[in-house]
Amino acid sequence: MHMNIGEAAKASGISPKMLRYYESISLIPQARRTDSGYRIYTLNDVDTLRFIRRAREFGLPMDRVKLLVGLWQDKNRPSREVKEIAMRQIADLESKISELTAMKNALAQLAQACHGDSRPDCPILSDLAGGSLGYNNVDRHSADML
Amino acid sequence: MHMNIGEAAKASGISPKMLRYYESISLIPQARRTDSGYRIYTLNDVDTLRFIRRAREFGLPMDRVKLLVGLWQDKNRPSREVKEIAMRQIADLESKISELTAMKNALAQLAQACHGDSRPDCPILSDLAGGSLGYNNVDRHSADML
DNA sequence: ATGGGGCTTCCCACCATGGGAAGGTCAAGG
DNA sequence: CCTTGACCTTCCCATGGTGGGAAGCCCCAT
Repeated sequence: MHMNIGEAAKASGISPKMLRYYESISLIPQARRTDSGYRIYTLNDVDTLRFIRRAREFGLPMDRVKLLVGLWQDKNRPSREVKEIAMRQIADLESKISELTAMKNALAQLAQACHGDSRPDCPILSDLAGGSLGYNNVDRHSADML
Repeated sequence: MHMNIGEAAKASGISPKMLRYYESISLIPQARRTDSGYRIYTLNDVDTLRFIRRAREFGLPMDRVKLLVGLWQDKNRPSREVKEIAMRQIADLESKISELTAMKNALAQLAQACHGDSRPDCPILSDLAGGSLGYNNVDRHSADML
């Protein structure tokens, strides 16, 4: 039931590099070693690593993952605490999504107004040159105005 | 009409640190210097810097910004080229948005199923422990199953 | 002329990840 | 028993943008 780092990596889906890194930042405890210094992992360790990998797939940053691992290993945790972390993560995701969506919409609007042919005039560049959407206070620029 | 780096920073909304960095990665040309080595910027430079700042606000990575600045300064560019960059950026934003939305939805579903009170059982942890959505092949784990 | 604020360069840190070098180890097969 | 190749170890470096800070120079106003 002892695996070296490569086997644990395959079994958990986390690269050996990352396993060492997780250890170095104390996300996981220091692995036991063989006499020759090789790290050894148990099936239990692999379970933890898989848990971590899945948590990362939800975009959770390391510190949140750490909290969750702690809660996971505490059989008496109140589910409230877990849910709180999840809700915070959802809120963060939503805020990031809003931000990206705003970028995308603004850009799409400009792109739509750009004919995209061989002519040089382009609302995208004009906008970037001219300031925030709605404000077109370009004065010193002679070119790039449509 | 000559400003030092601090004034240019205020006028463009880009920190002095970043101005030096942009210069070091050749996003902008090397600024002229006074005899004593101070960088000097013109109003034209500030226009370029503002262009860059606005482009960054669309989430454009440096290399794309660089391309755009080049096109912007070329009065004869075909708008097609600009639009292509914009479309690539839009596609990237969309793909990031999808990814985050998938995370958010999966997490929201789990959170919704979690009562979030003082009881310890929690579908969120069970899922993280148990594998991908739909697959609940937990065998070695006695706890965390609902 | 002195003080304070600005400028310069250089190094370090973040976060999570990958690449690679230099050197030790293990197992299989000759 | 020895070689070979695959694995392991640590250490350093890079990414992308950004900020912090130190050491030292410069400029202006008092």
